[in-house]
Amino acid sequence: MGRVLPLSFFNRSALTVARSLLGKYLVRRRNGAVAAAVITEVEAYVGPQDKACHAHRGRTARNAVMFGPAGHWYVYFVYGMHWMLNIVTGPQDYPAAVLIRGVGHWNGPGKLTKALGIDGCLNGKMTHRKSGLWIEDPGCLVPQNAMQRTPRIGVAYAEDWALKPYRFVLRKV
DNA sequence: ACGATGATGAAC
DNA sequence: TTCATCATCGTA
Repeated sequence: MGRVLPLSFFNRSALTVARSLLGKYLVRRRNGAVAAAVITEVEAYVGPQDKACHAHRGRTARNAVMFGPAGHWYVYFVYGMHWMLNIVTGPQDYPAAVLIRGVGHWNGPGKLTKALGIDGCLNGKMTHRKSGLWIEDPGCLVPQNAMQRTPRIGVAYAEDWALKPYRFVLRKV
């Protein structure tokens, strides 16, 4: 297996972290079994000024984790049935995160959390082996031409922020 | 195109 | 305490 990404990896801008996460391995351990899948699709939610970011209207009980240190999981429930998996980025007190939308052959943020057994229990936990969910660097490079940027999905309400190209997709080269 | 399904946040 | 909304998905 690869190197476990340290917290410093996440203490950068959400856009930089998002880009850098493509091609890394999301690793899940539960009941002693370990599963790993390549991260293929992510979105950056860049801060309080971002109208699509949950922190845009300030701190609440739900988004509190985004205001904490980088490298912690922000997991929330939406549409009455799906868990969304995010990783907090940037400095303490600056609310930003990256949504992990696709890994391996599971495309869609709700499907991947269901497949890997991820729910609110992981909210606020750190990304390291002990939490049962972490990210590893396999060491191979992702060619630039395999990365695609598009607007984010499902944020049409965000006005001028809806069209910003903050979604990164890894496509087969 | 639409309904499932329930937490969230803002208004009252 | 209501009520519209929601970083989605399966079925049609």
